[in-house]
This record gives sequence, C-alpha cells and structure tokens, in this order.
Amino acid sequence: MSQTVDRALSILPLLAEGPADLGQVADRLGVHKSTALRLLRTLHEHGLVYRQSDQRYRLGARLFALAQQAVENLDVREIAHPHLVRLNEECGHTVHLAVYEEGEVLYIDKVDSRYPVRMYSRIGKPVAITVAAVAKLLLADLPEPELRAVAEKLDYPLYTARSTPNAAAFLKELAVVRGQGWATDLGGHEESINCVAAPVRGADGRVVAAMSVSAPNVVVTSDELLTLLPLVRRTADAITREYSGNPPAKDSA
Amino acid sequence: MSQTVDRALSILPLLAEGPADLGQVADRLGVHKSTALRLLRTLHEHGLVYRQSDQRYRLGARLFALAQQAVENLDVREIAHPHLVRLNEECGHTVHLAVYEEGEVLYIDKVDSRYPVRMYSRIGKPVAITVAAVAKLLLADLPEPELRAVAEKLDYPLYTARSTPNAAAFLKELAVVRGQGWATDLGGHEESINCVAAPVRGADGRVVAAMSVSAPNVVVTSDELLTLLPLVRRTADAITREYSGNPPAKDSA
DNA sequence: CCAGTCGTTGCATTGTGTGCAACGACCGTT
DNA sequence: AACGGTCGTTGCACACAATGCAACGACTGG
Repeated sequence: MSQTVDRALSILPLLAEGPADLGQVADRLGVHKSTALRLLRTLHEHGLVYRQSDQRYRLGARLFALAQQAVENLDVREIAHPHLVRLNEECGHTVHLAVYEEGEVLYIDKVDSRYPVRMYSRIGKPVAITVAAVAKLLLADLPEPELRAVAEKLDYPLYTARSTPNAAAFLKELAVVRGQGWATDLGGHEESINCVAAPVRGADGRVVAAMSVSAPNVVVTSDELLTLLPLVRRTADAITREYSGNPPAKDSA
Repeated sequence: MSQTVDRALSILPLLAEGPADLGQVADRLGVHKSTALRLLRTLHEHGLVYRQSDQRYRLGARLFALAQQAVENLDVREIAHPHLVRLNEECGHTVHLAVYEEGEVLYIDKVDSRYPVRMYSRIGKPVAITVAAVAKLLLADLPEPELRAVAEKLDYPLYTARSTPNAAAFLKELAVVRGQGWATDLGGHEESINCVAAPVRGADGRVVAAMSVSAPNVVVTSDELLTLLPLVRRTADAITREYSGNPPAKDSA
C-alpha cells in the first residue's frame, strides 16, 4: 500500500538471510543505491538494522526487544505461565504453550525439562505445523474454509516416517483431534520425541492457545506419556477457566 | 531520513506497549487516520503487526521469526554454543553469552542451570547494562570517547544496595575490569545472584562477546562461584581461539 | 600513481503519500 | 425501531517527500 514502507520492510527478510552491503540491498530491491541508503538509514535509526564493522548491514538489536515485548503482551501467556510451571514440577517434562497467527503456529512460552536430555526449541521459533500436537489443536479449530486454504498451502516435510504426508492425511487427523479435544505427536517431528497436547479456550469457546508436554523416548515411552493426558487436560482447562472466567479490567488507563 | 518509513516504524514500539486501535495509533503518530491505516496495512502485509479479533493491532509473528534468524546469523554464537553447553555440564550453572550493540547489551545465547532454582532471563532481553558482569566486559573494551558518551547517557537504577550508583563509579569499575580481563556481578542486579564473566575476542583483540556463569547464593556462595573463574576464562579463551583462529569461508555462495 | 569500487551528498523532477470529506457498518441509547 | 455516535474504510486533488541522477571523496589493489 505504501511503496516506501514496503521497500523498507522488504529489507528485513533480506538481511535475515545474512549480512549484506549497500549495493546488494539496492540490487535486490531494484532501486538506486541512494534510495537503499536512505531506507537503511531510517531502519538504522529505529535500531532494526545494525551496521557491523565491515560496513555491511545486519538485523539489529531492537528486533529482539520488540519480539520480547510482543510476547510479554500476550495475556494468555501471562495467565498460563504459572500453570505451565506447576505442570512441569509435577511431571518433570518440557512444557510448551503455542498460538496460531495467520498461517503460522509459534511457541510463546516454554518451561524446560528437568531431565538432562532436552529437546531443542526456542520461544518464537516457528513450529513444525503439520506434525506438532499443539499445531493440530490450533488448526483443528479454524473455520472450515480457512483451514482448507491453509492446509493446501502448507508443505508436508517428511521429518520422520510418521510425519503427516499430505493435506488429506492432515485434514483427517485434524478431524479426529477436533472430536477428541486433545492431540498427540508420536515421533512425527523427531523420531524419539513424543508430545501430548490440550487446548486453551476463550470465553466464546474458540481455541486461543494450546499447550503440550514433550519427552524423549529414552525418558518415558509414548504409552507412559499418554498417562499424563488427564493431567495435561486438567491444566489446560484450569487455564481456560482463568482466561475466560474473570476478564481483567480492559484498560486501566 | 524517510518520513513515511519513520512514521511506520514508530508504530512498532508504540504497539509494543500493548494493543491499540486505529484511532490511538493515528493520534500518537500525529497523522490522519487514513494515513495510519495505510501504514498499518503495509506493516500487516509484512507480518510485523497482527490484527486481533477485536480489530485492534498487535505486534505480529514475523518479528519472532526475524529475531530468530538474526540471532542465528551471529557466527560468534554458533561457535560458542558447544562451549557453553560443555561449561554448563561441568559446573551445572546457568551460562550466558552476550554482545554489545549501539548502547545496548543483549543476551544471544543461554544454557539453563541444572539446578531447580533458576534465574529469569531470556534470549533477546536487554541486559541490566550498569551491573551485569558481561556488560562490564563489553563496555570496558569500547574506545574511550564512545565509552564516556555511553556511560553518561545511561540510567543507574539501584536494583540493590550493591548496584553501580552513577557514571563515575561505573567508569572506575570498568577500568578495573579492563585491567584484570574478567568481571563479576555480586548481587548488583538481584540481591541473591552472583555472576563471573570472561571476554571473547576477535582476531584483532577486540572484545566481540562476553560469557558468564550465574548462580544464586542458595546454591553456591560468591566465593565458591569465584573458584570457577579459571574454568570460565579457559572456556572464553577456547571460544576466542576458535573464533579468531580459523576464519571460516567468507561466502560460500 | 592510477583505475576501479563503494558509500555518500545535493539537486530537480514527479510520483507517492497525505489530509480531507463522505460513506457505511456497528453499537448502545431513548 | 429510529437515532446519534464512534470507528474503520475509500476516492480524490494537492503538495510534499521520496526518487534517480550525476558528481564527489575515500579506500583498495594493481
């Protein structure tokens, strides 16, 4: 809509691929060097890009601060956090909280396993949307047409032999998940890691977030992990109750 | 430099404070609603803002992905990571890696303590720059004039009785740190938490990052923590050697 | 010492962002 | 059910701000 802003913002994903100098940026934007310079300067003033010692540009520190503040403003997360901690204390495994947003599912909170073996994940990291238990719950709640559109645009990478292979299989799985109100990922992302997940709902019954417990095979078998399902669902329900129950004062200011 | 982009980017920190509707954004930018709308639309197209169900705007998911990719592109981090993990295995405490960037110090990697008591920190969270051990190391290496400028622009919040109270005390502390080549934070940020830190240097000898080990009093006393100093320094030196030693192929493409 | 590259600046042009005003949807009120 | 109010949205004419150009200066390698 706004050409100038559009160009400026296009620089960010470009730099996300790695540092680039002025000429490269100008070329890839298809604009004159002087134009690229001014855009980069503006981005720089806002701390979104950083000029490293060899004069090339990189993404800047402010991005972290913004992402940080963004995640802290999610009220679901705030309410859920103590519950996640308690669940972690009770079962010892890694606990995740995730939300859906415009075609992506992302972790917004995490409490690490107390076992030495940990799975790799990071808050803000996009979730393997076709296999993760939390993603299934979040997508299963989408309105039918949107779901269909999303499901067909997705890639279905075969992380393991048990990964969801295609849109048809995915939609079928989502139907099951929708019916039972919980989801699993049994080795669909990493061969040796299993997850069980349950949804958090808003006052209107729509799924606003999903939480999961993940553990590697070497710690507990998938069957053992499934025995935690009632506990996970109870925790998710507790969050749901608190989240939809007493809506906090809208705007204190 | 570019008014339009400047305005658009000003929306981000504004939304970081919390969700806002079109009118609020327009007011705080001092522009007409229609202008704000177009800017928000452009930001939206790039995924930097998200329109939640009540039509208000929030920071968007793409920010996470960008921050994520930004941190992954830092080669110091990549090289340092296995060393941090090993150090954590050896001492059991929380290990941090931080860099300095234009007046800010921020954590770019972290390995959690294996003890149940953990300190709160998060990758990307801005560091308490006047007290953190890693911040002292990073600032101590700045050129004198820049250091002076930064030190005087800083706030010196009194987190605890042992926090650095003002610029003079800070500069004095930095001189000590510069001389000894390592730094501590003994209860300067949180009363019960101590840290020891050592610098990672580039091929030219300049400090490019700093790493620290942090532990609460209830686990080890500050004296006990100081006995880890040689180990921390050895680890930092190992990273330095690898980082400055064999420079990896600049551009594979 | 010179040729080549890269970042930077001032300037004239026009394209692009801007504010305005009018519209339509939605909500709570009487 | 009709009304006033608020809020997001759109089309348009104008003016300003973003653009590309060309020239300059710093730096590098031959």
